[in-house]
Amino acid sequence: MYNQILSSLNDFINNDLSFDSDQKKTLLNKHKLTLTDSLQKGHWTTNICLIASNLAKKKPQDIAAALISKLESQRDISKVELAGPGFINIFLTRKVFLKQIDDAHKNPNSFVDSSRASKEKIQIEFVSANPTGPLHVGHGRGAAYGDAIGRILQRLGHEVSKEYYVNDAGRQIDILACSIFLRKFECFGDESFPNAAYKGSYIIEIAMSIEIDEAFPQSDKEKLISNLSDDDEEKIDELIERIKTNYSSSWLLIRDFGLEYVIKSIKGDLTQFKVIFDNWFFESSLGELTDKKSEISQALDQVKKEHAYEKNGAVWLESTKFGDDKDRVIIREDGRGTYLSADLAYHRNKLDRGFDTIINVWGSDHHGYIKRIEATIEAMGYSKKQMQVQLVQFANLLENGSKVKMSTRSGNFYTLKQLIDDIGPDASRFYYLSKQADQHLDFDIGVARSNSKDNLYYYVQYAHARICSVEKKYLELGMSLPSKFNDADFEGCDELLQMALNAQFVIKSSGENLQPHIIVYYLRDISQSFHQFYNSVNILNAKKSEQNNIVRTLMIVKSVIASSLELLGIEPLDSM
RNA sequence: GCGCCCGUAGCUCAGCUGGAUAGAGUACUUGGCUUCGAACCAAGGGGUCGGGAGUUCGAAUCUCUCCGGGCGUGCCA
Repeated sequence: MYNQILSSLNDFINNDLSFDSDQKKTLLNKHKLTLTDSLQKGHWTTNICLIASNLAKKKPQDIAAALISKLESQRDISKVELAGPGFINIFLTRKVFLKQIDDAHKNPNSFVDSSRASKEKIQIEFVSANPTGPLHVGHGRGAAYGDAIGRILQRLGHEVSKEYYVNDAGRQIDILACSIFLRKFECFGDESFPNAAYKGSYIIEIAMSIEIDEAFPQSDKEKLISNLSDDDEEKIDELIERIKTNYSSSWLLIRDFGLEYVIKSIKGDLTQFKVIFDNWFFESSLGELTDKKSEISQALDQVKKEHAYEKNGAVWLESTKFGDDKDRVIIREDGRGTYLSADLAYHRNKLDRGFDTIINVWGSDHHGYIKRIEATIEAMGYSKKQMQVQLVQFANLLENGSKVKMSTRSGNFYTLKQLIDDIGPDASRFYYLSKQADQHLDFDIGVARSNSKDNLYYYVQYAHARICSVEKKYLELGMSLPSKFNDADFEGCDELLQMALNAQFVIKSSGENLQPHIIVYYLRDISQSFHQFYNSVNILNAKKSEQNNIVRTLMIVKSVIASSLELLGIEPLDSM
């Protein structure tokens, strides 16, 4: 029905209006055909006359008459009304309204505008936490968000690839290896353990599981930790340097072992969270700057040709030419690359893989980095429009209203794994997604754990489980589930069905705006309508003809709830 | 200083690509289970959409300005 009405509207614009071609183009782009929010307004509604009246400087009423009679002549439309400031409300015949629902149930893309649909190859990179320790609850939000976006875009017909960028090169990995080394050989006590090193207990676990042959006498230990700088950062760098030069084989062993260990644990946590990546991209695979043939060298060479200069011994990218606030160093005075240089090469790599769009999901504290990376993309000759950055704000973890303390410095933080073990991956994902990603989220694990009315997650699941329960009862009584609606004139289901129908538009909007929370709110609304409906009808004692339509309605609502939950990576519960 | 985000009911938040009467949950008050799941439902009050100005037939939504809060602004990653 959607495409049918849509083509009538387009036909009206093209053939019946005395507009010039620019006006027609604007009107074709701007008008909307949407499902109404209440059946009092009919089934479908369009703002076409409102937009047209703007363009033509005429009253909407004057434009409406011709459109109304055009639509009214259609067989499947029972009534067309001009309402409010100039909306055209379209009422379908009851038979067609119900058929439309059966059709949508079979084909969940029945309301795709065939003239505008396009399929893209999309890459989405998210989590990408440094492999220096376990994922914490902050990473969970990005994980839930990126994964949901991936599922939604896939549902909309796009080809989606999910990627984790592993920063396995650079200083933070040196610090990881150094921390393990110091623990392994017990170079410091707990009190004197360097501040800049990682102090989490997982470091000790890793240290204990490594076997090393290299001898490490007490005298060496004393030498290693003597005459160190008082500055935390300098101290750790000195330690790294000494270990690297004097114990190179242990160093390499520990570094590789530690890295592998941490990555494995991250993968494990994500698997438990039901987030599966298609690709793990290692920063180290971009190669070294010292190797002229490496990807990173080539990317930098490309940029250096036209958009870089030397100053104070360093190489600067002229990012201001592309809208950045200041120019950025890409090769340091000492010849090492910066974080930006690796990211530059990484983005070149991504864009060369032929994606129409790449989506980067970043923590919102990185928002200052957007302009910079856009500038590098433009400097390499690509369009920054191909990249979209989605920021995810950190989540505040609350326990019944009061903040859960998290101290990263001491290494005692609430890990993602703890959260999943506590309330389960599904409830976690639901709450992570319950608010627009780039805004602060208060996540109360006390509420998420409870089975009270505050717990929106259970409210939604309960709707699904209740329907499953009715269906079961119905089957137990020897009846079979209806495969379509009949023409009983009972209209008690219609409002709920209209809302179920809207799922397609909700999902579309959620995908286009990259905002999964729209689906969460839709789930809340349709669950509420279901619970109301459930309380207002007696299903098993209803008249046979009505019962058919009631049960059919429930089946449809159930399937809508289930498929919406699945887009969020949440498994619908049959009982609870 | 500059840049980005936020300010909607007592509280937590939807609504923001301009449209019909600004919505939920929560809290408070009251009512509904001998039959399908009461983890549910019904009823009630509660708003200068931070202030002001502008654009428009129409602004919570767009523009400007002010106030209040958060974040960012490394030859860190």
